[in-house]
Amino acid sequence: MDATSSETDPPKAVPPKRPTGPRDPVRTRAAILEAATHEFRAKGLTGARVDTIAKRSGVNKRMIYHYFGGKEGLYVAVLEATYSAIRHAEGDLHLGDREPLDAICELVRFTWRYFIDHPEFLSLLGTENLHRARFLKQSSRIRDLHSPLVATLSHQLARGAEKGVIRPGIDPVQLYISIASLGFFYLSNRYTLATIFGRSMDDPASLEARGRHIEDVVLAYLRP
Amino acid sequence: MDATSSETDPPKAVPPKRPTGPRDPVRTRAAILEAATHEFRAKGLTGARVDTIAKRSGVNKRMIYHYFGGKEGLYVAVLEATYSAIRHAEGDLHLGDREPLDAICELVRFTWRYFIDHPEFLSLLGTENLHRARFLKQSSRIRDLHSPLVATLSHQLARGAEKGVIRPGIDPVQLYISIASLGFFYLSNRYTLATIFGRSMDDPASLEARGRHIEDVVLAYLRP
Amino acid sequence: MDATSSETDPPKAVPPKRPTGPRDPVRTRAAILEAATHEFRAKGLTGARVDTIAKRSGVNKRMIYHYFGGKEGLYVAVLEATYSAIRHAEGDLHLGDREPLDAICELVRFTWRYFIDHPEFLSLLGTENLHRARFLKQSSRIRDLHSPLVATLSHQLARGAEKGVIRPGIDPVQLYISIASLGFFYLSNRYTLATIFGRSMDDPASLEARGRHIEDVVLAYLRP
Amino acid sequence: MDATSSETDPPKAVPPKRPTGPRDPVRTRAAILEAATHEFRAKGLTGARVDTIAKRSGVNKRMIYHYFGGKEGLYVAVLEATYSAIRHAEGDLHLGDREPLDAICELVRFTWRYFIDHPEFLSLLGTENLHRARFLKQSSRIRDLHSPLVATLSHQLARGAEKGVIRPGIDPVQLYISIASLGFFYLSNRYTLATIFGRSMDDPASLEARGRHIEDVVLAYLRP
DNA sequence: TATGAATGAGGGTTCATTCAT
DNA sequence: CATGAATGAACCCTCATTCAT
Repeated sequence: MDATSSETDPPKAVPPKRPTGPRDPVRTRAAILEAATHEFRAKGLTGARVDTIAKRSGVNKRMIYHYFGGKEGLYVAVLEATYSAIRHAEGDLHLGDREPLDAICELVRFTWRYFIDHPEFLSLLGTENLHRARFLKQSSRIRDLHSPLVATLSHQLARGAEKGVIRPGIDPVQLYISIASLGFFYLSNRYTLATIFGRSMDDPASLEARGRHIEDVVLAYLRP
Repeated sequence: MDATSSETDPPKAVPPKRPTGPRDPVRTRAAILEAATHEFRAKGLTGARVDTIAKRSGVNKRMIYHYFGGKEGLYVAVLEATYSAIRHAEGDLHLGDREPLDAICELVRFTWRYFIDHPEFLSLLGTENLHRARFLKQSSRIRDLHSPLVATLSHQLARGAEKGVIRPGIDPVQLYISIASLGFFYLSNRYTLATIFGRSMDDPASLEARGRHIEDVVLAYLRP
Repeated sequence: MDATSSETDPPKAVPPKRPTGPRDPVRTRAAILEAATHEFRAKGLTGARVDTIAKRSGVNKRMIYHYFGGKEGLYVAVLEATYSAIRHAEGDLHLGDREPLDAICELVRFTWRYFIDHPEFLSLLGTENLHRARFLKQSSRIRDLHSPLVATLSHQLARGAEKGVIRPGIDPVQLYISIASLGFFYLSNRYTLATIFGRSMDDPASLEARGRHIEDVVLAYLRP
Repeated sequence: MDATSSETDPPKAVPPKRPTGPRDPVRTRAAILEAATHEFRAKGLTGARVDTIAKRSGVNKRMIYHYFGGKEGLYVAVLEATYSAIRHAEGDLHLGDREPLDAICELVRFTWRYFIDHPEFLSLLGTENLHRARFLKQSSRIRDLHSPLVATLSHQLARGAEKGVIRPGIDPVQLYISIASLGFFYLSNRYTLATIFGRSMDDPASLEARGRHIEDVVLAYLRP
């Protein structure tokens, strides 16, 4: 999935028959999840259609109720999988093992790159916030997923301050929110921004420029 | 309207009869627009119900079609009114008449305050971006609304650089997007953020802290 | 009005403002009647829209209720005017003053020509028969309008039989119905006929050929 | 179904529950089609109500969309079935195996009888022509359905001319249209005809008389 | 006489979900 | 486990008509 692909339905022409044989629970579940992610991302919770998800995943509509209980259950599952994915990818960076400034820089670059590569993450968060996180709150595992991130950031900020390379007193949560903000808003609002400013936000050069700008802003802020 | 009010429908118990006498086109139109803003903000385009808008505005459902042509026409009208409102409030700041650093600081504070006070702006932009600005593109007056902002920022950045109080080479559009980002993302995603970080984002102290943080970040970036 | 003009609405672009000054009851009534004839002809009773009639006639919708009481009253008025028109045109032929065979031939040619030139007559009769003449029965003047026609035909058939130029015993009503049939069915069903036979029924050559055929059939039948 | 039954809805009191068990797609489809034929015949396309069709057929309204896509799709299906029925009944006459004059006489009698027995055929054609065959044109199989009729007529006219029992040079399509005309117009317009001529067209004696008249007209025309 | 706002009933259609096989 | 028919509640929208000016 990439940031510039068209998301409208009719031209999509997804293969309606998946090559899995019958009675393969794991693949059925995965196929539904994949199709649902796409649909919820493109239309939101209310706009998404159970029929469309069934058709796209090539499974019978009844299976959605079998595996996920219903549209909302499926939506929650998509949400969990989406958050889980980014946090695991983040974990793979092993930010705790690097030098403080380097670690934060890496997090900035990773975050920006991840947002570009996973537009469903942006859309789903937007949708979930429209609903005031009503569904995310139902998920028990979500909060645990985020403590390592805060812990690592906190640790590196403290070490950086000690070493004199980072200004002291920075709140790790504020910092993370700002790192996310600078990329998230640009990408998730790129359609209205392009319209009001009359300038493409999607082409590689613009994305590259924005990436550099974000690094500049964060580094300026960290500077002691 | 404020950022913390409950938005669910049933408990809302809005006065079903508006106090306007009949045959008042101006008030009818305004009442529809107000109710629609609320409904689109709370539910998005797909989730919004025409019936609910009619009920809340106290007018006959048919009038929505009379004045706005339909649900989408009404949505476009809401979008235009919403953008128009922020740009006019911005214009009232007369940023061009101030000192460069002061002007930008004022813009930062204004933007943050405006986002807090107008949650419908955040939601509607999220909704519109879910639809890839399909409706905003239909509005002809939108782009003209934004050129003064860019012009003013550009002018003040140049003056600031000349005077040696602002680092040279800053792109005004990138800067504005960053200013908006730091507040927009925090507020529009406050529900998921509160959930994943297990910390309120909505109380006055948190809002105050975030406001100061944003100023810090922007000022650090502007510093030569 | 002619047999081949397109009748769909959107491209029609009728002048929405008629050049009459205000307060001209006669013209207002006539404008409504003209627009209604067009609309009922093109859409039938159920398909016709009061709004469309008002717009096309350039008068306020309320006037339709003022002058005709409502949609059905207007429809009855259109029906009466339509029948009245053909019978008056028929009367102008003065068929009673001609030789028997000549009179009947003239009636055949007139009927065919009138049907071609007045497609609204065909459509309105079709619509009225769908409703089992429910509205025509409300009109008191309709029946009197038709006795002269039957009387004249009867008279000429008798004279022709006496003179030996027309076979005796022909029922004038059966004959008239047949004369009307041969043209009416061809023209009112020309769209389905063209489709099932894969051959145009509307071009001048086809109309000419059908006219000759009808004359042949009637004359063969009259032959003693 | 016969020509004289009342078609208005309220007194009809159709059994609202059909005796078919659930889960019988074939019967469900057929029940919808039967109810739709009745409704479109009585009210035309615009006047027909999807709710009424659902109620009469005893199936859930949703099924109409499941099987036919919508009101128009259902109408097209009704149209196809109606045309298909008359052409198949016609085919069963095996007109090609008879003597020329006899074959044509049989066609005349069959057509008249079929029109009397299938008033829905008349009404649906009227409705379809009001819409200028817009829907019939969508049907691919319609034209093929009619070539055998023209071929047979053509063949018999040629043979009759050879044998000297039919006048040469008769166009088979014109002849067929005339045969249909003489019965179709009488029956489909019987309500207005009865009103303007003040004479019943529906009683058995009148139908019998009209049948004989039609034969007379056609035979007179065929006579060499 | 003329106008355009206002109305309530009902139009076709779509939806998430469940049932029978 | 899997299927497609079946359901009833809404949803957006349209209509003929009336009201207030």
